[in-house]
Parts: sequence; C-alpha cells; structure tokens
Amino acid sequence: MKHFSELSPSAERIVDAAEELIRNVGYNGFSFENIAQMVGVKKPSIHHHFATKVELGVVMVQRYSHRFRQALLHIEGTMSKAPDRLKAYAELFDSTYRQNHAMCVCGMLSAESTSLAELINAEVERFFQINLAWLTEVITQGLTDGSLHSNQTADQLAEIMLALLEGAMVVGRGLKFGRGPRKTVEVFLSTI
Amino acid sequence: MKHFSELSPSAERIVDAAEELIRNVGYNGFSFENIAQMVGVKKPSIHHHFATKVELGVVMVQRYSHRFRQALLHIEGTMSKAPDRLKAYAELFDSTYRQNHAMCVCGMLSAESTSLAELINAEVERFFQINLAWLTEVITQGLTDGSLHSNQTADQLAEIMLALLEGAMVVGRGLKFGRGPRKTVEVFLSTI
DNA sequence: GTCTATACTTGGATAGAC
DNA sequence: GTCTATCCAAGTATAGAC
Repeated sequence: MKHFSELSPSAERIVDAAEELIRNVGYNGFSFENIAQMVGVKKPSIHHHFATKVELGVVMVQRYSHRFRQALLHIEGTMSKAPDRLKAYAELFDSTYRQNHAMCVCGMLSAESTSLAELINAEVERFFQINLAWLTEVITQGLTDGSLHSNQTADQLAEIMLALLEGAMVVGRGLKFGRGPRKTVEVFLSTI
Repeated sequence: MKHFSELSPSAERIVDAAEELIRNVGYNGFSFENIAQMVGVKKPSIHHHFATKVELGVVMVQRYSHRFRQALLHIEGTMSKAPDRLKAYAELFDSTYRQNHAMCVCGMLSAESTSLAELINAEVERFFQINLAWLTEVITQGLTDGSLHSNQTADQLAEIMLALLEGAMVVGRGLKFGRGPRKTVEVFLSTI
C-alpha cells in the first residue's frame, strides 16, 4: 500500500479528485472515468498510481485523517479556551459543508460502510476514534477550568458533538438549506 | 408513477428488499440482481413492477414516509408529555439502528443525494420537513407546559434532535459500537 | 508516466414466449 | 406475473507500446 507522503504530483491530483468525489457522491457514486476527466488523463493512468479503487480510497482517507490531525494541532496551538477550540473544530466541518453542502469524507464513508472494503472501514474507524479522543480531552479541560458547564460527562458530550456535526451535514443536504454544522453546534453549546 | 397503496404482494416484497438494501448499502450500493435474489425471482421480473430503479426508489421512500407518519400519529395517540414523545421518537430510529447498525432510509439517501434523481431527493426533503415540523410542535408544547426547559427556540432544538439522531447512526456505523441514536438523544435531553 | 486496445463483469433495461 | 435471451453502457482492471 502506497503512503500518502510519497505521492507524485499526478498521484496527488488523483487523490484530490477522489476526495472531492467521495465528499459529493460517495465511494459507490464515482468511477475511475470521473477521476480521469477531472485530472485530465485516461482511465488506465489512474491504475498506474493506484492498483485498485480500494487502495485509492485507503490512501485518500489516510491523507484526510492526517490533515485533520494537523488542523487539530493548529487549533491547540492558536487557541487556549475550550469553547473557542470547539467552535474552531466545528468550523472545520462547516468549511467543507459550505462547498455545495459536501459531506465530511468519513461521514460519507461511514454511511456507506456496509458495502466497503474492510481496509477502508478501518481507516474511518480510526478517524472517529481520534476525533472523539480529542473532543473528550478538550471538553474535560473546559469542565475542569469552568469554561464549560454540564451535568454530563466529557465523553458523552464529545459523542454528541461529533454526531451533531455529521448529522447536521446529512440533514442539511436533504433539506437543501438547514443551518449547517457550525451553527447547529453553536446552538447546542449555548444550551450547556 | 405507481402508488405504494396499490402494490401487489410481489411488488410489496420488492419494496421490502429495496428498503433493507438502501438502509444497509445505500441506493448506489445495490442492484436489481440483489433484489432478485432476496425476493427469489429473476431480474426482469423487477422491471415488470417498477419500470426503473428511480421509480422503485421513489415508491420506497413514499411508503417509508407514510409509515413514519403513522408512527408519529401513534406516539401522539399514546403519550401526552413532550419528553415521553421525544424519547419514543428517538426509539423509532434506534429500532432500525439495532438491526446491524442500519441507517435511516432518508439519512442514507440524503448523504447520497448529490448522485440521485431529483424525484428521490424531493421525497427525502419532504420527509425531513415533516419530521422537523412534528418535532417543533412537540418541543413547543413541552416548553409551554414546562415539561421542557431551554434558552433556545423550539425549531432550533428540533433541528438539533434530528441531526443528532441521523449523526449518531452515521458515527455509530463508523465506530462499530457507539451509543446509538436513542441513548445519544437521551443524554442531550437531560442537558436541557 | 501516459497512452490505445481490450478483457471481463456487472448494471439497468427491453423483447417476446409461457 | 415470471421466465429466457439479449442489448448496450459502464465499471474495474490488465497488456503492451511509446
């Protein structure tokens, strides 16, 4: 399996296209032909970089997860208070959603998971675990220093936050309007 | 377009299969061949009942939406207090989720919406609008009679409830465990 | 790294017999 | 209402030339 840090410029553009397609139409909704047209090459050129569609999917999620962790680190490095960190976290989802109501990559793959290869599902699971762990830590900090108040535990609140963000994207797509993930979470945060 | 109230026994079983498949692998994840095997007929027999896959999808969502409204009526007829009604509502989603972490039909279709026919998307949108309207009414009642307390408006809380339920199913599928929609919503309700 | 050509499979859909 | 046979398009993937 190729590693996302060793991608050639062409391979990078292929992964870019795959990510955009998965966000919009899902793994089962795109073909190598779609990617070929977006990148400007022919179908077999994709196979030169990624042997199978599953491998392309795995590398794409791994890169996505890695970039997401970089974003989490950036939040930790630029904000100190739990409420600010949580709002910045919600903004990560919202910036994706604002692009034509695109989904979170792992939210989409999670919905499709029953029809996907186990290699892909494992990466998605890891993404959610990383996110829950990070949220739990931030919320614990907020409950401890008094910047957040709740009668619930940090890990329960973390799961609510994550479900709320993913769900707001799903519902927002179906409604064609809807508040979107950031505003939905802000309303929730103002209730606790 | 056929109406779901006029389905023959065979057509009914085809819609049953389509619903189960969409809940588990999504619209783009199943084929007429899958349905044929589940029902125990050959592919062309499906076309005798539904001219196209889109028509099958539309009829399936219409039947699903109708049954969901029946369930909402049942809740209204058997429970009077807003908190009880909301918990019973969450249980509707949870009973689906407990079957192999299956998704809500419209949650799945909403995630896939960018790749679906407009006829299907319109039914999904209608489903969400019905749900939001019902939730808003129940929550308004609860806020008025004092059985619910919040500094937020009923329609904001309704959107949170719906997003939370759909999102808990998505995240729960990806994590392979996770609390599921009912417990997630109960935690939320105990915070307001 | 990209191409043409092609193999093989599956998917949605139709024709026409029973 | 269901079947066999078939069409055509699209999907993943491979072989081999440039």
